[in-house]
Amino acid sequence: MALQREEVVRTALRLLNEVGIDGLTTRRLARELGVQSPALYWHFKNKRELLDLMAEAMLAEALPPDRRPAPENWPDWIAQDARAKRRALLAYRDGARVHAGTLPAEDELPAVEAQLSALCRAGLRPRSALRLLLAVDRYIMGWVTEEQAWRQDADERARPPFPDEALRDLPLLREAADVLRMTDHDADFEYGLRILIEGFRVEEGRAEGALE
Amino acid sequence: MALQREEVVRTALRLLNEVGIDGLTTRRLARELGVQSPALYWHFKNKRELLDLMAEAMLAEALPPDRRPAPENWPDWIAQDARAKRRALLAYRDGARVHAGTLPAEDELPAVEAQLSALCRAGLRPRSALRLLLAVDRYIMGWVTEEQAWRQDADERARPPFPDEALRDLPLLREAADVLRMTDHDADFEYGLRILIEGFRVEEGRAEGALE
DNA sequence: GGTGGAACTTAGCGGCGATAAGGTGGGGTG
DNA sequence: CACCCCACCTTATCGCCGCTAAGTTCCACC
Repeated sequence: MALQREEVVRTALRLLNEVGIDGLTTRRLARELGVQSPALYWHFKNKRELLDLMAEAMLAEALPPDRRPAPENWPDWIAQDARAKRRALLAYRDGARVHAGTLPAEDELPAVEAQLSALCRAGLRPRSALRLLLAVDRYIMGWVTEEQAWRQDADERARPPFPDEALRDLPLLREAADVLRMTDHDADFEYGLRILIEGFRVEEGRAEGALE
Repeated sequence: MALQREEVVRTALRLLNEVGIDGLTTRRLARELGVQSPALYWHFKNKRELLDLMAEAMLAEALPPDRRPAPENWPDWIAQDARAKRRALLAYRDGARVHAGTLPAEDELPAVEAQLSALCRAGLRPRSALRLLLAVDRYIMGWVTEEQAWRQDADERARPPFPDEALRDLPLLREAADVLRMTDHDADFEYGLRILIEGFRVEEGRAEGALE
């Protein structure tokens, strides 16, 4: 039985979790598939294409395929979407770095249009709405990139991130030590997400007020 | 005259702008310095250390060394700081990617403590204040990473990002086309920054209200 | 039964980060 | 003045990388 593109991508994702993006070489992947490394170039024109497909598969796995944006209660919906994206990136080691390398694809545009459409039905203007979506996306990317770098760092050396004695003369940081040390990733992510959306509501409300 | 660490870093940053982070190899850098590549390993224990120093130098160049956080008008101050960081990352090709690889350093903590101190004098609680600082930082990183990836992509192929015909059946995206195509990076960045800070004010105001 | 092409192998290219070991030149000391 | 030390560099090489060229296998189809 010959190799299938999809099987290669699946194996690559599994391997990614074991060795990280820097350890994910074509030779290693080929070995995992019981094949010689140039065989991969029959299925992919280069490594970049493989990584692109991996990123796509990552998101497709974690995002419900039908997720229909809802105009009513749009802030909740945006937040849920953001959480799902973060979960998708976190599901694989170095997920954010894999995703960051991909180029914007035109076939994602209809989904964005649908999101815009819901937001506009809720009374938002398309330019602001898109700006919000982009801001949230970049916040997610920045956040998860940091989160995964942190995790990997904590893994390979068994060092505590910022030891107590480093905070001796820094009382405020000591008080916020759990935030600094990211002991509760989820809550801290949620916080930034919330203020982004909340700020958008204020800004948008102001603009509406100015219009009338 | 022997090479100086500082001279190597300066040359590496200049070279970074010419060839990008993927083209910045030890051999290429050595050639630029009129030296053989293993000579670099006298000055740096490995390439990672060189990149760390480059990231540090990048920020040091663009950030005023004394920038004192001001409690009065803290939202403005945070925004200015964010703009300065973005400018620092944008000043060099792939600046965000260079910076993203660095680990959090303990010697940055006192500066953070000073920022927290100013924010707390303005009435904020240290944990929320740190959360805001982290959220803003990650927004910046995500933003500039995307911005530079976009720029590089636009450079190497001379392709227009999303051509008009791709937006034919997407009226809302067409209306927001300038945001989608990032024709005004600065304003779009500013927008996300503003709603982050604005949302934080709201959130923090709510918490204060709950306390009294 | 011969043919064509999908799917692979073997061999190898140029380039990478990094190490080992040896050279060299100038300043300080006997 | 001779010597040595050592900071700083060179040459040679290692093992790995992404990727290509060219040849092989094997099965479906005429």
